[in-house]
Amino acid sequence: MFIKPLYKGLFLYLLNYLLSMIQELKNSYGHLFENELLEEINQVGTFKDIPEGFTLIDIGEYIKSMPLLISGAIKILREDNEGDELLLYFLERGDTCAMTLNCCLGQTKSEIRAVAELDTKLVMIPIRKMEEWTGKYRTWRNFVFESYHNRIKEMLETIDSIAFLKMDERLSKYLHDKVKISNDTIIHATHQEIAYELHTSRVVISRLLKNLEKLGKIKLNRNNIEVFIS
Amino acid sequence: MFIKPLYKGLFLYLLNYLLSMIQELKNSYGHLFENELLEEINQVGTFKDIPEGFTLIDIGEYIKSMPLLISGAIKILREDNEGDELLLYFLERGDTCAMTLNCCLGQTKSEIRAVAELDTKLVMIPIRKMEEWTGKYRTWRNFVFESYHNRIKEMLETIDSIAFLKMDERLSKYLHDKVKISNDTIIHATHQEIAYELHTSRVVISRLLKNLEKLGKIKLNRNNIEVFIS
DNA sequence: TCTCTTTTGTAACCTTTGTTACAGGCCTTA
DNA sequence: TAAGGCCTGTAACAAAGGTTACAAAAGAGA
Repeated sequence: MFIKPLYKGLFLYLLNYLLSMIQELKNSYGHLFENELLEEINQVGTFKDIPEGFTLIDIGEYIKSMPLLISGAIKILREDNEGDELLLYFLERGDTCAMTLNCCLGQTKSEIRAVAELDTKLVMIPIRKMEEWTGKYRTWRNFVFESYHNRIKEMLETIDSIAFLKMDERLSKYLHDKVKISNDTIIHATHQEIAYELHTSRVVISRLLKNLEKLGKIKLNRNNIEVFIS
Repeated sequence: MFIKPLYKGLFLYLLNYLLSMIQELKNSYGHLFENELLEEINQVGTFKDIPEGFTLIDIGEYIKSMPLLISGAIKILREDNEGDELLLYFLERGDTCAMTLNCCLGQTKSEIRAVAELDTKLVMIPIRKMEEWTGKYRTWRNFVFESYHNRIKEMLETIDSIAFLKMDERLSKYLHDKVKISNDTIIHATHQEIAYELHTSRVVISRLLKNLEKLGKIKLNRNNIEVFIS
């Protein structure tokens, strides 16, 4: 007698929880996939909440599942021999990790590190499903190709930045990208952290940031930078 | 009476020509594709001989067919705002152009330039077949994924070079790659041409080459460089 | 052979980026 | 509120790479 309402409550809570999952899936991927595929993703996928700063994939790791981003952002980093980093690009809602696709198919180790840039929601798909869906769903195939396409475009942009831009231009672009991805004109990062991601030294970044401030483009504070949008 | 042997000769020549095509296909792609697919490629593909230096694809062009390399090598280049170039990587036998895949699917313009590094043989595949085969042949799908995989790996290597290496190291790597791709320890190129591909100036390249010569790693001549393999 | 063009060598100088060193400010925590 | 750790600012210097200028050597063509 007492217990029934409790069960009912739990049941409804659970139902609501599951419904919200499929709903979030539909919001992010509904325009790409048919309902059948969305249902399958909902069935076999594991929904995860990743806190900012968490390392999802590290260099040298084998990968057993593939993430589909629902919200938040993930940064993809490359490492040199000395262990210093370089930011390659960001992943956002509707993106997946092309490197993971690689690793899944090739059974090779990860060449990159993936770190949550913001608090992030995603679905992890077991790789065996990937194979299956590639044969079964045309929309999935297109999604995978489209992902490769986008990632290659981003890598080209990265190459452009490194090869063609000077450090002050790269820094401006970096700040701009950070604002866009976080949807916040205040960037919460130290000069040291920025230096790491651009693969240079803290002193260089401090110097260039001070220039940008003198030009009235940003305002420097401790642990954060206010960017005046243009 | 006179004419018969002529026809016979022509017929045999043509037969031999066609047989050699499928034979070349099998040599390069026989381990990847089933006979049925090889036959289809042979049917719908156009075999081409490309002379060294020929521009296959230029930036901004729309692409209507996809090349499968049989022999030779193609270099893939990126361009900056001033029209200066940067070498991204080489394609060899068994490779295809991932950028082309992109463009075909996305119907977007080419982001890169493709130039024959050596005299090159290839088969051009119409893009509509690509779509069809992706659904039909598992081996084709795997080949396409594998191609993306390889291209992304090469782009990561390119990024490593640009971001992590100094110009003298990049130059050494460049010379090494050239020797490997052409299978010839004598590189036929001027300092100016090398400077273009590394996106720097002729004076810098001359300076660094002279250093390498002093270190006994190469021998400089007019229009060519002899590399002492290590 | 003479001239013109292309290619290479080199010096001198400038800009950009990287390095080292140190001081001062802010925050946390005992 | 004192101590210690991070974060930022800045100077001074070093190294790498880019620019300009010019000369000499090699080949091409008349």
